[in-house]
Amino acid sequence: MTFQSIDPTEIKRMGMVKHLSPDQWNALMSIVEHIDVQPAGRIVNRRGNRLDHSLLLTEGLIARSIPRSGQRRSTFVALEFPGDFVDLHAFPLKRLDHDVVALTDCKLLVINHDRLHALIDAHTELGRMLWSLTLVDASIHRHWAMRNSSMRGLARVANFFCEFDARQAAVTGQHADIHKLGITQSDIADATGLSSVHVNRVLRDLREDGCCEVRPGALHILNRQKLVSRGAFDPAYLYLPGSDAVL
Amino acid sequence: MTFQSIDPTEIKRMGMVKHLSPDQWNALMSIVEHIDVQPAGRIVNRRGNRLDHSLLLTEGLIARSIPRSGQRRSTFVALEFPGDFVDLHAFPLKRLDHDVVALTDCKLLVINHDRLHALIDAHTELGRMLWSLTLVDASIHRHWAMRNSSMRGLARVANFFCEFDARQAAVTGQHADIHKLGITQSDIADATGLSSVHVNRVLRDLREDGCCEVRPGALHILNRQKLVSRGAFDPAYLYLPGSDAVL
DNA sequence: CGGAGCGTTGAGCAACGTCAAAAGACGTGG
DNA sequence: CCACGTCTTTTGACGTTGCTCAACGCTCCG
Repeated sequence: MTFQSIDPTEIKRMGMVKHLSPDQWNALMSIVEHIDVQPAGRIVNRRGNRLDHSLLLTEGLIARSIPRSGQRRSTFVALEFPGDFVDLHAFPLKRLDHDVVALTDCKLLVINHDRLHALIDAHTELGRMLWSLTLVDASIHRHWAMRNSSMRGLARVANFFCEFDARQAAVTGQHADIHKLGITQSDIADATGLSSVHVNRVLRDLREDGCCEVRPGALHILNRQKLVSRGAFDPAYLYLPGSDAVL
Repeated sequence: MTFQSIDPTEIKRMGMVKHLSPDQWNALMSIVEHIDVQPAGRIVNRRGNRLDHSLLLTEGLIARSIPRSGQRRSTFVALEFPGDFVDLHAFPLKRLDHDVVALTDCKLLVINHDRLHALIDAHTELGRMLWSLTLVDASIHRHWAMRNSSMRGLARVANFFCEFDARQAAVTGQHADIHKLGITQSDIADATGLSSVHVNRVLRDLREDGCCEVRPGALHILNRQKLVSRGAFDPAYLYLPGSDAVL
């Protein structure tokens, strides 16, 4: 763990936490203790450990990961982007059932549970909003279950990229046709429940179809409309700030 | 909707709500307005609808269901047993992203959101416990995503039956080798992401393997240890009351 | 008696996994 | 700068899993 001094007023509200009002955000920042820096590949929290703090991601990409019994690989059940709480579930639950893994180098705000407890008692609406944020996670889990249960390889990967695109846009505030993609084809395989070999073939099909192109380190969206169509993507489940989501 | 008079002191704490203390339970029962009876097959709540109440299941079986785009079938992302809140997520979120479907005839306690809001303001610990209950749902969603992404047909169905068995045991308070199973093979297909034809073949394999037997209307567990082994089942993700779950 | 829904089975095919080999990318140490 | 090891990507070949279509029997219920 690396500790750094932090000026909370410098941290920007982005992504999912834009659901919080500026006042709620400032209140939350007031109890942040320090910034935690984690390198790519590090397991930030291991399943079953008792946690006395939660982490708010400000830079980088994180996966929630469940190890497959008897196999080397694991299955991803969600990706976390800047502006997401990566393990707020551990605040009420105390223990997590899954691992939290840094896919790229990450910066995280550390929020102590006792201080959060006191803060919520004083700001009941903030508490309800944090509850909502964890339920958006649940909605995303449902979507992942649906996607990996009922969509074929090509649609599955296309839908996954659409989610990536939409969430990234929510972080930066604008759509981009090129995303820095700090994940490997093997990561995509873990997220979609396909083998990495099959992911590679699906990526070729998507490229030849003119939807998108994955080069080492970046995802190029060639035709967003086509990609959305191939992946039958509807972003309602993301409850994105600024959409007609009602939180 | 059918309305019935209700004596809250008659309703037993069972299943997941056993996480609530008797005092919390009584407080919750004090704001129940009436009992809602729903027939098998009825869509109790449709996705996107704005809800001003949540439902606590006391009898029957309910599925959370996401329609597949462009297909007749849908995908189940969780089953709800007696003692579960079926749509408490709608309390903070206001709108659900999925349908809630009665698989069998059901009885449900109707809890108004405004009254719940007031109750939680007076009992902050109850609020936190309800938050926890929704996060157990999230944990179950994660498990379903993992199961349907990374397990093969036979293991998938076996694991599903293990969950059914464990949750049913949590409701009745004892393990049973025969479960009334008010669901069809097509329902099992929707829950596991397989085709109903393939489910039928997997059930034959499980029967010939001596694990379990599905007859119309009932699941017979022939060898629980074998079933758990075939499904690589570990119930930790259920955070069952009475286990070492820490809520 | 007839229809509707469910369970069962077979045949053929498409999707996907596994194994293996080789080439490219990248960092490290010499 | 090059040599080396490691990780990733790519491709082929082959086997398996699981889907689709189709037909038929069963049960329940009108």
